[in-house]
Amino acid sequence: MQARYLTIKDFVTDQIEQGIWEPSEKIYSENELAVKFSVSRMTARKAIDNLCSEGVLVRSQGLGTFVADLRPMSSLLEIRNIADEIASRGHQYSGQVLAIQSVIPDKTLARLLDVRSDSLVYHSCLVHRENDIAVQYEDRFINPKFAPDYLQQNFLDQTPNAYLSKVAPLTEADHVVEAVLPDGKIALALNSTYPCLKITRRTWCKSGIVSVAYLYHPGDKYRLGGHLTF
Amino acid sequence: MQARYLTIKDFVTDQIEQGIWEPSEKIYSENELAVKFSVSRMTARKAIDNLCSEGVLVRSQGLGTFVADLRPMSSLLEIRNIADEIASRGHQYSGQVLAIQSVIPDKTLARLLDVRSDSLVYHSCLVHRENDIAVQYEDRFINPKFAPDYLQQNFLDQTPNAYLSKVAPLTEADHVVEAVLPDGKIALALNSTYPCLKITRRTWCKSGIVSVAYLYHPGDKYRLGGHLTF
DNA sequence: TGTCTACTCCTGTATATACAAGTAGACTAA
DNA sequence: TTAGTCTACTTGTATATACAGGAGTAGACA
Repeated sequence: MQARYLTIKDFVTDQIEQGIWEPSEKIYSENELAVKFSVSRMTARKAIDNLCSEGVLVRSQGLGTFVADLRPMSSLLEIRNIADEIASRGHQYSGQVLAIQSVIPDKTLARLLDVRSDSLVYHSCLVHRENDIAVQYEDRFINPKFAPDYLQQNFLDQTPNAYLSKVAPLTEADHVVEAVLPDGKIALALNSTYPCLKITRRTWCKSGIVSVAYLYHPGDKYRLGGHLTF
Repeated sequence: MQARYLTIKDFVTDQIEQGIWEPSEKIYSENELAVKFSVSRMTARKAIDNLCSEGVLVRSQGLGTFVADLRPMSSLLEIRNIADEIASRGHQYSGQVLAIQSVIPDKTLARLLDVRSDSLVYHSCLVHRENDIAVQYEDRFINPKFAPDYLQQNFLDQTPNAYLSKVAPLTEADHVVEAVLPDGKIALALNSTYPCLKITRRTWCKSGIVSVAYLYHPGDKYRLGGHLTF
């Protein structure tokens, strides 16, 4: 038997996930919820308290309780699998592989990956979608030394990120965040010409640099966030 | 007058910050806290509830409440004074004050700053330049409670950031990073229509939210970077 | 027409109380 | 000695109640 406040919590999150209650929309008042579920106001309030501290709802004294204005947000402080991230928001993930091949790196890339500029590196190019809306264009280059079977992977079942963290657990990463206009190829894949957050991320395993990824997120559909305490 | 559960919350966080209660250590039970502060158990519990959802404490039914085992978070986005940052690159910093005034916040801003929507808040608007090239447009709103003399400052000598860290030392911050197209006013001030990194940053001092800043960096002249180890 | 007041609805805080349920230790009976 | 039980203490859930305080609105009043 589930706690009653959890039942109410489930109800509210369902309403939001099904789009019945939209961002910024006012939801039932504490008293209305209490009557609807035949519980005391304090129990209904507890459900709302929970969702507030999770950032799903926001409350305003005198006004009511509202669905938080969430756009997808991911943390700069952690490297997450985008499929998991989307799933954790209760949304549907889908991926599309645009290319997977060996390429000869240009000088800049060779330097970033710390390989000779006449060697081959693996390259994959994917689009990641959340509820069928493109939220990331991923251009990734791999040092074959650390993931020799990279080209044989099926990246619809497992994102490159997830695969790499298995075969070459990451020990270090750096990244640069910029705002750019997507070029033709990227704008087409993302179906948007809105400015993009471009994240250039290098990841290390114990023995060296594993991959360089260029991640493009449409600025109107994706945000990065973080919280710091001092 | 502060809410009683906040007093208890402060007490607990103080104990932890001063190292009197160490990670994994058991703290007072709800009933002990209630007696100690002459409140009901539910009020003491509320303070603990809060700290649990913030990840400061963990509870275990039948056992008690314990200080969470906090792992230090790598500070990717450290809050730096832009003037110092530019100086540290050996470049010349210059600032320009576009506006400094009291304004009535709209609802969104009032909510972000946690003030009433009919109260006045301070507003400053500056452009920061590196070698005479605009690299940041800063729109900042202040809760007057924490910096009553804000409007009297000369922000050419001392950036808002530097002033605030003196009068209301920051204890916490959050931020959201997006890519946007600068609107007319901002494009004019930055002398660029290139996509911008927009950072929305809220900063806390011990007693509440001090400021909300909207920082716009031209994407072709400014980048954010960071390095993480795992 | 504009302003102030009173009222209503909402969230915020606080209390006293009750019982459920997990944990550990002490105590008891085989 | 050991297995089981009992008890004390803890957190978890739930309720009824009370009053404080913010926000918006309708109506009285100048």
